[in-house]
Amino acid sequence: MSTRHTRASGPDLACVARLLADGTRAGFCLALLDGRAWTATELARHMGVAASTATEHLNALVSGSLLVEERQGRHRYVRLADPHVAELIENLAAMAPARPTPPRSLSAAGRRRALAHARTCYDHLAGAVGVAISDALTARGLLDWDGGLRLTAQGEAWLQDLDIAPTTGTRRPAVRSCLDWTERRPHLAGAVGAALCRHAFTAGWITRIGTTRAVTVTAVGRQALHDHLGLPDEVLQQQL
Amino acid sequence: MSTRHTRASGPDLACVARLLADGTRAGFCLALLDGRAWTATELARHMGVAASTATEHLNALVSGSLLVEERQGRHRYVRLADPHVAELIENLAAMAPARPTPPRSLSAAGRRRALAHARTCYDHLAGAVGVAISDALTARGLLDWDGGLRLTAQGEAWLQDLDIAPTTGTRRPAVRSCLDWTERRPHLAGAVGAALCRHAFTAGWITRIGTTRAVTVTAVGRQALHDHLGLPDEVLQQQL
DNA sequence: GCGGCGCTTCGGCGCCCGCCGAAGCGTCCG
DNA sequence: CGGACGCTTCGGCGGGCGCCGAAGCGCCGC
Repeated sequence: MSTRHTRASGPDLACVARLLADGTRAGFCLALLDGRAWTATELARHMGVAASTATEHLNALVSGSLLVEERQGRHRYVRLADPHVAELIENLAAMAPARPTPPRSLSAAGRRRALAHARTCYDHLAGAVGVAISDALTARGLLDWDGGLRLTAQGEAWLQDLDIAPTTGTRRPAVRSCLDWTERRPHLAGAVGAALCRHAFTAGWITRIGTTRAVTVTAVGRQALHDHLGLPDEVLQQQL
Repeated sequence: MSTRHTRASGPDLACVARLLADGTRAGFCLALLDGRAWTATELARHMGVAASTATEHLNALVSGSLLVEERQGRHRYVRLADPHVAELIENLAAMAPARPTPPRSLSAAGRRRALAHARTCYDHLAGAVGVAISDALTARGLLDWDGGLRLTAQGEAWLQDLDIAPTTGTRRPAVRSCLDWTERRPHLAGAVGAALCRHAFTAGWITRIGTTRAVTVTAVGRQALHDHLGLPDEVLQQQL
């Protein structure tokens, strides 16, 4: 095979990048950014390719250990291997140009608007609502962006008040900045971002729209976010 | 052309990933991780391809805004567009499998050993020495890894004592973890990592070996790193 | 046990893209 | 001013890879 250009050795960047260099595989990964496990056929339908094609792509992604799989009966479930992979994909997405052609159909446009409003980004919140929450946290002195993102002492106290305990013990950063591809602005990710999102689900602040990544802020959520962060209803309700 | 699979829209991940999905282009980026500007022919020779091929690759990388170029007379200098790109490449490299075939020739092996010992990684220090410094900083309570990397109050004081002032005002994280592809262990990057590396150069602690990314720790440097961090000579001198 | 369904394997097709060498252009230097 | 040098453009070649449909396999439910 190609023993050609191995002049300069080092990590084999290309073989990882190649996995994401195909539109269909990239679409799979973007879909899996919702943090859930999808079946092979779901992904195939999602991207409009044959089942056999999807199988080949999934084989590649799994053997490249970007995805992990779990077999259940006649189903093959896959999900992102770990938060590092999600982070990598987010970074790549942030660097990518916004796609020139906005969706054509009316339903696609509505779906996109819902996503732009509020959605999960792997395990934290993104979209207009995600950014608004990050901004509010910053304005109230709970987050500090100067010289790198940092959770302030008040921020830690605020989390404790709400009984939100980020998973610790791992090397995962407590707070991390994630660039939003709709808002083009950074918002809160990392262990704290994930814990906050988890809390929002369990406390009924937000609910998923169907089985998509899009979420809506419930009445309870609007009240809570107003009380705890002073967020007005306008930014929490999707404009129709 | 291919209006085929645009079923699910979003950021065009694939077009960025494709830039890094080629061995030669990836090699260029890895070389440029030294943070310096290279000419087109230097890169071509480095990867063993024709000048015309290098031109085409550089056009792609520049128009994809991973690289920026600067024309000087008959030379075309390119470098990584910004620290975000460097970070992306580092993340990708950390995820990539170590290349199965270690370099064959004797000189290549020596070069690799020098790199494994101490080198620059874009703008901070990596290799055994880089990891040792990070470990020493941690052991002395200047860095805290629990629940995400953080510079402690003692850490800030330590920097001030040494007159090291990280560039601030930018959104760049002060401290960031970077996974080393030789040591397979995280070490210090980010604005503080860069400032520390800059200081090491200007204070004469380290010098470049020729024009490569590899560096050696000088006698002055060994003394300073022993005084300030308690690092023993053994880890600072390359074993021959 | 039989049909349906999800997934996989395999051939084959076609396009994309990375490579080169030859020729040409602009810059620098003697 | 002429030659060397760095870079670019272009045509052409070859291999890799993403796609499909047909056939096959295994699990499930009736």
